[in-house]
Amino acid sequence: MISFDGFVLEDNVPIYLQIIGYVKRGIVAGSILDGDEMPSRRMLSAMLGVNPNTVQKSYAWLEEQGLVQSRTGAKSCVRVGRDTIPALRQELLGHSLKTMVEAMKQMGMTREEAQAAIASFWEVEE
Amino acid sequence: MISFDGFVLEDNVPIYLQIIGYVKRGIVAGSILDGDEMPSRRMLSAMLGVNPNTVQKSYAWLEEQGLVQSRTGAKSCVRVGRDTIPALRQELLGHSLKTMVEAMKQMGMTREEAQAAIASFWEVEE
Amino acid sequence: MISFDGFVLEDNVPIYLQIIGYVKRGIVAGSILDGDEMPSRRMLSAMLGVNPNTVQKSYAWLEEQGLVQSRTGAKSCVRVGRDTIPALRQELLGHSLKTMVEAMKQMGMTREEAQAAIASFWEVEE
Amino acid sequence: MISFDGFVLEDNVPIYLQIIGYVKRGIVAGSILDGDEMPSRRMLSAMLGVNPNTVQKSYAWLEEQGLVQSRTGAKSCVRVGRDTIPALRQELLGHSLKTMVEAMKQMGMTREEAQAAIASFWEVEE
DNA sequence: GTGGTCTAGACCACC
DNA sequence: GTGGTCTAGACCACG
Repeated sequence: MISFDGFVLEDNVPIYLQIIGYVKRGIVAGSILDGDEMPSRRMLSAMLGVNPNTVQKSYAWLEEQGLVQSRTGAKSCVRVGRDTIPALRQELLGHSLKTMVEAMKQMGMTREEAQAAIASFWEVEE
Repeated sequence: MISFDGFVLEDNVPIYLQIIGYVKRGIVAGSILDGDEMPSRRMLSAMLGVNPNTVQKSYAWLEEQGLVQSRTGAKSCVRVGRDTIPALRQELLGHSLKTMVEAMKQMGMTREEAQAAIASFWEVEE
Repeated sequence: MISFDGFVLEDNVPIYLQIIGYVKRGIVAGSILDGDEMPSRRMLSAMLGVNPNTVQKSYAWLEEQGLVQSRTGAKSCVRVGRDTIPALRQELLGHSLKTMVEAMKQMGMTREEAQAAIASFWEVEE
Repeated sequence: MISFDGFVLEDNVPIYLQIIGYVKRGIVAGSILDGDEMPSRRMLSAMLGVNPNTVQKSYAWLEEQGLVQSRTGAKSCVRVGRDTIPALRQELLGHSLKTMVEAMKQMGMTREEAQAAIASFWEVEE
């Protein structure tokens, strides 16, 4: 079952979108595979400390996008098609990386400084 | 007067926070200096295609933080104190870069891939 | 010329409406008569400490209602028709007194208490 | 739950201040007691025919003054401290009654006429 | 259902 | 023209 280890809530972004993003990134990374089981809505809401309705909203959205499949009485499971991963990678990187690069350039950073900043943050976490 | 060239609206983040971020990054970069004039609320709202009230909210917040000073009837202007820039740099990098690094690591990217991605996006813009 | 003695600015009511109300009440009281001259816009704005535009707005509204008449180059003067005073009295009392009575009743005051309160405030001013 | 019976919207005074005034007067009168439940924002906005956000502004202000307490998901309820009522009575009478007396005196009314006017309006409502 | 926030448009007072 | 406030409607998170 998918564990939400390392998931931290961020401000100023709707929680249900953060949950969706976490699943998408896991699929791209290959840590979430086709057929993997999602936690139950109430279990995930307990794990993350958010309201079950908020989790429900994420699941409904993921199902609408065809990324998870829910059957009554059974666990929801992830559906990863053949073209899913490239599409998601494109969507995730294209959007937020572009924004981040834009922001760093506006802050007057050079490419080298940006990469150094990435590197320094990378170390912190390891 | 401060031009908002290169400002593009992003989804799922409050517009007024995006405006605030743009100004902060400009101050850090040195492209926005102490005493510079902000565009009027109306003008900026027209430039960005958003409601004047949304811009007003940004300006009110910036004034509360002491980053701009408004006088009725006159243009609002930027106030940059001695310790402003380091504090802002810390705030801006610490928050969003950490989030981004976290996301890329969760996508299974290595540090080298992340830096390569940064580099590729950097070129696109130049 | 009409003096605005005793005029005090109140909060939470548009200033231009307060100026209009002052003139109306003076007409009802008979202290402002047909043909009386209004102060010039810039003089009144100086007397009250408000912006000339705000005074202008009052004058424009009063003229629209036929209560003052402006001619370019000459002082604006008050026009009081035959039915003006009863209509104004009705308008002024009917509206705000009703509101005040309603408020005092909602505060649990009896008629006698209300009249006593009126009396006490009356004395203060004399 | 607090009913807003007899509440009528007045022109030229901000709606949110009228709502605040209604609650304050009810507390002074004793018709609103410590612990009483406020209507929900949605319900009151429907009752008064105004926008939920306008009601929200009133409630936020009342909470800031410590007169109501809100918890998300639960009804907001009124908090009346020991010294609340005398302070409110002073505030409510001192402000609006003074304004009203001033206006009536400017209209040339005597104290007796004013009290008679109060009396006549009092009867109408009963 | 509850409270809270964000965006939108109109108005007011001022220069 | 400027800054500031009020009202309006939609959305989010929560019980």
